Amino acid sequence: MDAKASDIGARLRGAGLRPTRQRLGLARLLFAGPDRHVRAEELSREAREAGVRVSLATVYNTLHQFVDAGLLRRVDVEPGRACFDTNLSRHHHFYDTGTNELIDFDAEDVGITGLPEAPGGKTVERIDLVVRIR
Amino acid sequence: MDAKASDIGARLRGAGLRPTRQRLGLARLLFAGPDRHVRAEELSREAREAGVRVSLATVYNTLHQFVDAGLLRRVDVEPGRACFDTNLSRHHHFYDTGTNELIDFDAEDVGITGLPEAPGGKTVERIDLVVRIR
DNA sequence: TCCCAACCTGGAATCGGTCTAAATTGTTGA
DNA sequence: TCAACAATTTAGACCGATTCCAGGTTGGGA
Repeated sequence: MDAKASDIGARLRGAGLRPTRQRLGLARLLFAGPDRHVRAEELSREAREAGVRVSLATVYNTLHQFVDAGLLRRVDVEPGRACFDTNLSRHHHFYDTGTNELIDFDAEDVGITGLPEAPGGKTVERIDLVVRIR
Repeated sequence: MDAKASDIGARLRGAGLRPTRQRLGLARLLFAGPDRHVRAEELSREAREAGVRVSLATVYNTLHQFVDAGLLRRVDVEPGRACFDTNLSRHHHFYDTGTNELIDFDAEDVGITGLPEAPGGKTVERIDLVVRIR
């Protein structure tokens, strides 16, 4: 835990982000424990409950900075709100359209064939597979 | 065109939707011409320019009704806003993260293997593949 | 320690979208 | 054809999520 915390400090520094009280507190909530999906409002509430004083604006800023720094991945499946995923490994998602729940699954075993070339000479950044379940 | 218009009237009726002036006008904008992606605000502007008097609320209502009626498909890749796709065939999307442009590609040639079972005994509704390009 | 750029903050503003209550309009049955 | 009524439309208020802003705070280098 302590090792992990100082690790985060180092990762923040490496990304050009000062390891401030707020960022460290949010990072602890995000990365201590198993991988998770979280939205801004939810993280804000958790921080409040954990005694980490941080404004909602900062929660949003921090989440975006973490995405830019490669510490988080943003998932867009739900209309009108963003979800952040601490799982950085190659994976895809089940999306339960009834409960709005997101469930990861490993991309290693998944094979995709027959994709056309990216149009306009663009390069492929990422392939997202969303399996909508009910 | 006229044949297509009356066709739309019939399809609306079949879906339990009265073929009102507004719905017919919007349907004409959506379905006359090649397949397209459109957002509500954009369609609202087009309607205004085409002389179809229709409120923004009705544009939203109509788009949702068309989705429910199977005349349109909703695509969620862009954070915070919904996009509607007139292409009803099995297809996937390129998503240009630079321009926010969506480009369809046929799903027929695409093979996906190694997907895990849907968790919790749920059934798969649809599989969406989004190839992010840059 | 001093200093300043980076950071954080509350609150206002924005944005895409939905809701509501009243006015309008297809459609049906006489 | 027309009355009548349910479906539809509408303007504008409202909403939740997110961003913006101007001013106060703070981490960390000199």
